[in-house]
Amino acid sequence: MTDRRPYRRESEERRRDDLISAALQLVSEGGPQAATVRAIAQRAGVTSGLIRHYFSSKEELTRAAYQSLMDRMIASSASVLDGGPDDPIARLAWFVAASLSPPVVDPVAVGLWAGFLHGVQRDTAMRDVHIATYLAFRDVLQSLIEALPRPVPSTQLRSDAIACNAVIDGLWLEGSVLPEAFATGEIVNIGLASVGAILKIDLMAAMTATTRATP
Amino acid sequence: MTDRRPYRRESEERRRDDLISAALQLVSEGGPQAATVRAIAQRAGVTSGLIRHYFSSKEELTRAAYQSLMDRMIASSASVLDGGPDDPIARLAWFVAASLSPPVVDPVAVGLWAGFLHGVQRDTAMRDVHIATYLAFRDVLQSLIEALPRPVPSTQLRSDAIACNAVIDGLWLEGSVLPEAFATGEIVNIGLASVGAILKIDLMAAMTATTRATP
DNA sequence: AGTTGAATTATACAATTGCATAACAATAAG
DNA sequence: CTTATTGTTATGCAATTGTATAATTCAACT
Repeated sequence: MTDRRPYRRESEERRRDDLISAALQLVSEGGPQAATVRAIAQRAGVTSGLIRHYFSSKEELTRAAYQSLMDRMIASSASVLDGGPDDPIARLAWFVAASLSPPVVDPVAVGLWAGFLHGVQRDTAMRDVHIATYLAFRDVLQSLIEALPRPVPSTQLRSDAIACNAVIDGLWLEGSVLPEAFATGEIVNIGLASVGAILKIDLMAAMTATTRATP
Repeated sequence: MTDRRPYRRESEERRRDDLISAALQLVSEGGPQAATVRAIAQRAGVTSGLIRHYFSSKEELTRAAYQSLMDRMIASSASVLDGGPDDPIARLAWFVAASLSPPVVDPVAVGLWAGFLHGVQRDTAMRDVHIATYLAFRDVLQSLIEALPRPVPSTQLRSDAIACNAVIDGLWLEGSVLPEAFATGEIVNIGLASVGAILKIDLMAAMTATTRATP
């Protein structure tokens, strides 16, 4: 009878975060089907009943987990620029290189992203989060492009941003899913060359100059 | 007692195809978790026991379904070029445009692709299929690039193919997941412009000329 | 026609699922 | 030191899961 597991009371924020992190871990490891209520609870170090105390349903926990994941991705993408150079060209090169290197390029991340895609296509709330995240990324890129001293008139700012974003996305995807298919630094170099070609700017030179300056 | 459902015997090929198609339909509609043994059987018009008669496990059916999906995608991509123009530049433009238009760009297709990604990362057989498919796509692109009359030496054939493939993949992804975020033809135009910029060739001109020639 | 092989259905089963509810115990307030 | 609040565990339940096995009935072959 009296053999219940001892426990500590934690703040709502802490518990929600733990449950969300556990859910994300499980989705990344075993896909959406691995993130069962019981597995999430066990991973978070609680019993399954507690989930219903913080989330009205598993679906809501899933939504919260996706929201949290997207928040982290946006934050990590924005933080990349904090330590970066000031020169507009070098700054863009820096951003592209960081977006195509670990920890952004990561099998776990792409697994998570894929694991939530069906929810994104089906659930309105998740779809809104996805749209907002996509636009946030693209806006960062567009700002960087806008700041460039361009040899050509920047009448197609939107198109350029979409194009560069697509290159980065495609390379991110392929580099994350098939890391062994590319040599070290190959993805970054191709990204710099491609974005540079699209924008008609030499990003490679800017990048090597910057990395040489800040080792 | 004697109230069993009447049935017809079918060829092994037919039954396997039906089961695979049913599984793909369900994954596209509701994600991997929707493709249960019973749902697949019902969709294929048989009872669930039959699945084990044609596949040793659900995992094997999943593998077969993924294999089939990739085969179809490769075939549909290759068939695009059949009716295309002969001029190398126009031919590449044609291929890019087709790869960024329906039915290649399709929410269902990207949902399916994502639904299998975890299997690809975990199951060796599925991973091999994925690698082969990725390389097949890239090789088609590389052949098209190789045939171009290039203003610059094509010393970086591999890099160019990876880059162009990434642009197409990224645009395919974004256009499929967020169709409403782009104007009609916008994705195609950006794809043509980007691939053209990377390869330093005017694909837009080639495309408009071709479409004008073959309406 | 009758017989046989196997494709197909039907049923069963243990394990797992999300969710609901009740019992408890940790912690803050009195 | 009590008391009350509620965070947390424990237990239960109906539905669903993949798989195994037995029971049938279709269809080909003589």
